[in-house]
Amino acid sequence: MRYWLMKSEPSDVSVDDLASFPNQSVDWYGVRNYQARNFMRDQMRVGDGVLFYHSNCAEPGVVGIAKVSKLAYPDRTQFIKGHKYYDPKATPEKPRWFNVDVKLVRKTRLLSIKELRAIPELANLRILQRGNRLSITPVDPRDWEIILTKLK
DNA sequence: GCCAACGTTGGC
DNA sequence: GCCAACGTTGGC
Repeated sequence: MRYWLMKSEPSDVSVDDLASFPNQSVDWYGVRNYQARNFMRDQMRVGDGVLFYHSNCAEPGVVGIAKVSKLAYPDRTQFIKGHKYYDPKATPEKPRWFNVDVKLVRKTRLLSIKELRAIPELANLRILQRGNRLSITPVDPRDWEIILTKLK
């Protein structure tokens, strides 16, 4: 069992959007970065813990606990011509992009990036590293526990 | 295979 | 809107 932090822009899919979706789950389409893809395709398993994070917005931070609810499978949007995430080099026989499904466990209060930075024990959290841009990053089990404690 | 140019991310 | 940091692209 692993733990992850997954960024979503609330203008795209917010935690409230997720809460309103059928089964409170979403296919994590649109990842077009190989490292992030590999995390989903090669390492994520059903039941893995996910910190749902709002990025590129007024109040960035963790806003929910979620979990992986479906193993990785080809991202449907790569095949849709004209779609924002269309990839002409991908074919159904040779898909290039994959996504898992993520299901909300519960909304939490906003644990802001500012607050995260103020916790010395979380100094190694990937999201806090300088220049970090990866939309999906592994979270150390100890960091997960610390963060969950802060969200109680 | 190098690397400059370019595009994107995302906090501030 | 700024801009540092990073990933990708494509000419050579």
